[in-house]
Amino acid sequence: MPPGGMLRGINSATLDAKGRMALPARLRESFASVSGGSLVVTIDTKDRCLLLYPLPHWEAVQEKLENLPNLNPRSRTLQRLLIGHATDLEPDATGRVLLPQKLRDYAGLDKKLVLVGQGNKVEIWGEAQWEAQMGQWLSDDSVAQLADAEEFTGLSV
Amino acid sequence: MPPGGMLRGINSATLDAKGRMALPARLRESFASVSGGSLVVTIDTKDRCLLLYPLPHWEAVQEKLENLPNLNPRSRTLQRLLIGHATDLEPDATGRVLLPQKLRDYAGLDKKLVLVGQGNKVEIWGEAQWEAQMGQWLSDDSVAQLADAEEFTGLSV
DNA sequence: TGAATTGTGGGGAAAAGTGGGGGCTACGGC
DNA sequence: GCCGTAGCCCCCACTTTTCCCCACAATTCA
Repeated sequence: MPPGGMLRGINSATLDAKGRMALPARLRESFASVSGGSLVVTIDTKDRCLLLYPLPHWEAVQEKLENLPNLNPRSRTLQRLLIGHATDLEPDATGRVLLPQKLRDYAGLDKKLVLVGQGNKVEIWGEAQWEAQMGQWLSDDSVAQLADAEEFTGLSV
Repeated sequence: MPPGGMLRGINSATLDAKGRMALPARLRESFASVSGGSLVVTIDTKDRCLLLYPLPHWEAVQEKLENLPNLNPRSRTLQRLLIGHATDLEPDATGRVLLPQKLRDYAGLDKKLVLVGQGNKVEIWGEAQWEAQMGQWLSDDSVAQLADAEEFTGLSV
């Protein structure tokens, strides 16, 4: 229950045979404090994972997307992918949500999932994909590049 | 049932032997909340897919089209294509609409369809065409360009 | 260790989707 | 003008899926 509905931390979860995911109780509390439980899930266009937003946060994102220049074909693609896949979810009485088949397929999800808090949203990864990414991010080369990156000058952790 | 009649999300549907499409229940609810169920279908001029509007949203689009400069031949072409193909639809008692043969041919629709919510309208794609497009949009080049575009506009999802 | 909360599985009622028959209408031919 | 034909549309009945809820298992916390 971080204040301001700020989502962080990493959680495990599982998909059952029907494609339902039980939200870890901590996350459920965070969501409840923002949106009363209404959620929106969509795809991430850069990585093969899903993005889970509390409804108000999603609406802010969608508004930004709709204000992109409509002439630009890349904007349209982005709108198609993000808005086109955005699905409203309501947790059931036990706090589970049904992830749509098409989205599960996109992210290659099977039984074991990893949920990663990212500020206004939670990323949903298949465990295998997550570990593969972690391995890559932590490889020496990538870390060195991060340290050098200009964007982070002045950034101190 | 996204608020404000905002259409989003991806759905599967099928065409039966008579060319009828059963609207997924969720979409039907969204439509009902905007237009009482009256719909207009027309073609998309950029992609081989159809566009399905709740009547009030279509009327707004048509008004914009009619206000284009009539001297400009490109405007007239656009008007002919969009307004010319626009067909009013009323779902039957079980929530099905008959898609006109010409429009089905234009979009190359056969049995399996994909419906993609896009704000004020829903795009209707043949499953094969949709998957081909998805593959292209998600190919390495396109994704890299998207990433650039996002940075350029300061968009953060 | 026990009690409460969280997570998992599954059955069943209700809703949604699908196929198809039959009647009405519109149109064309005789 | 009358009849035949074809297409559309309305409705009924069957099948499939969805989702809601209950009961048990596992985990956590005191």
